[in-house]
Amino acid sequence: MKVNEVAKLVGISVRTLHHYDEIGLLRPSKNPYTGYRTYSDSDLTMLQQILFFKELGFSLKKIKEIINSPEYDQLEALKMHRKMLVDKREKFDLMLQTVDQTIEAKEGGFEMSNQDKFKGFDFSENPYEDEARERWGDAKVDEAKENAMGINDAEQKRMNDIYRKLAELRQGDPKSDEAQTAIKEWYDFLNKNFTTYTPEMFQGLGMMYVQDERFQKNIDQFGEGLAQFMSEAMVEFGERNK
Amino acid sequence: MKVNEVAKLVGISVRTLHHYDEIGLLRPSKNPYTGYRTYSDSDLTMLQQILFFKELGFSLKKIKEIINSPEYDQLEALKMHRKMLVDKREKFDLMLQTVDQTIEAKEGGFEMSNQDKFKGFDFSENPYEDEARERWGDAKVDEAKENAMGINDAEQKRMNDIYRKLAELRQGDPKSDEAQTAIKEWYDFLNKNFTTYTPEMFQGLGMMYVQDERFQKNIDQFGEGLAQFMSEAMVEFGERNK
DNA sequence: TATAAGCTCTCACGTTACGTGAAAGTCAAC
DNA sequence: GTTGACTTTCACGTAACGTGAGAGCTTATA
Repeated sequence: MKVNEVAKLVGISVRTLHHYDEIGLLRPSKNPYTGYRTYSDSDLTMLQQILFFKELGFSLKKIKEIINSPEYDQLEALKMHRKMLVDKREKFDLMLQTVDQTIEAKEGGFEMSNQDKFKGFDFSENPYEDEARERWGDAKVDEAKENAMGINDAEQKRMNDIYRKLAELRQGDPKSDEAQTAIKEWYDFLNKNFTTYTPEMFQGLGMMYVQDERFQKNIDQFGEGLAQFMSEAMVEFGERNK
Repeated sequence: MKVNEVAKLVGISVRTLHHYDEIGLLRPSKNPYTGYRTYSDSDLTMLQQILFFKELGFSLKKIKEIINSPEYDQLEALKMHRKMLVDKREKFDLMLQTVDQTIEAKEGGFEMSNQDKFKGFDFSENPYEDEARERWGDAKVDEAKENAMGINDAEQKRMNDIYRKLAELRQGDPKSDEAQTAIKEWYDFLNKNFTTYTPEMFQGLGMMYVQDERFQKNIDQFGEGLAQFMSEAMVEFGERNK
């Protein structure tokens, strides 16, 4: 297939296909005399995969790393895509609820809390990248580990996003599966960026969150009562993972 | 609220808020002595609206135009957001079907057509921009109207997207509501970019699509039988709109 | 066989939406 | 008064293309 035919079939521009060729993401065969590109069926299958990852927020650089990984398996990737699309659809459902609540508030002439205004909004770092990395492993981590509390902005943002997610759950049960899943992200984050935390240490840290007022104050910025909630969730997490 | 507090509440960066201030999209009040920004509750409501539009693919420039329009109404915008979120969720559903079909094809060891591989993929120009423009009107059109067939790339892309959407429907009934809705986009496109088409002229054009082999060949690039399908849809559209 | 329209190529500048780091000022707790 | 955290502006960098130019290739037509 010629470049214009592919562009029309898929609904992307010729420039996009050229760009993907330039960066080595999708390399069609070329007529050596004229330089014209020809896309095979397997090129198109690969393009489908690329566009799935792109739709899920991966950068082209990441996509290239993933699909060039020796462990990369298309079937497994498709299954992961499926899961991620379901997740994204749920995220839209949550956004829909926020829109509905905002409409109700406006029509009813009352105010929403600022926190509720942004429920379901999620501009965090692509949450699927960690999962993709686990599957098609990255020998090196993208962000160099830094000294305690000297983490860079990207890590700071990741941290903030974990806090925000926990803040959204804090009205619920800290022992719920949802809360335990979210607090595990915090556990993983700490292990990745700082020292190795045992479940016991994690419990201890959790207790400090409510005992030390500075910790409590910092964390409660993300939502009143979040420190208490996290503390209980971390204690429970420790119990379950000893 | 301070800039860092807003950033954490919403899950965006301080740099993003600075950028929005710089471009005049979201202008919080400022302490005249220190230059510090303070975000009010209505600033946060506006930020919510901005992020809704952004989630739906609008550029910051467009968002600025929309929210600064004298006719802009937040309640109406929220209702439109709701509709668009539902549309996007349906698009995810279609993508899910494509993923499922791709998985099935791989596990069953058979091939999907190239066309089916990209069903549900939609990288068209933001389809909601026209709707937003209709509501909060743009005195000038972004793309200058050009002479027949001398349209620019953006219009060419819009045209291609309409064709692709119709191609996806061409196995069905050209008289179905879905088909009629899609062919109306084509009708609107022609009226916007070329001359004023009456429903009768539109029917005549449709007939030409199958009578003139060059037309048929061009259109069928997007899918075999598309010219015939469009022709029938256009005739029906004309009948309904005389 | 020449011509013309459409398509292809590469090149290179432009755009958008921030990220990132530096340098300097402000704030609030100790 | 000091210090750490936060704020400001500035400016260069990045990613992912869009866009137009100039030149070559392809295919249909006269």
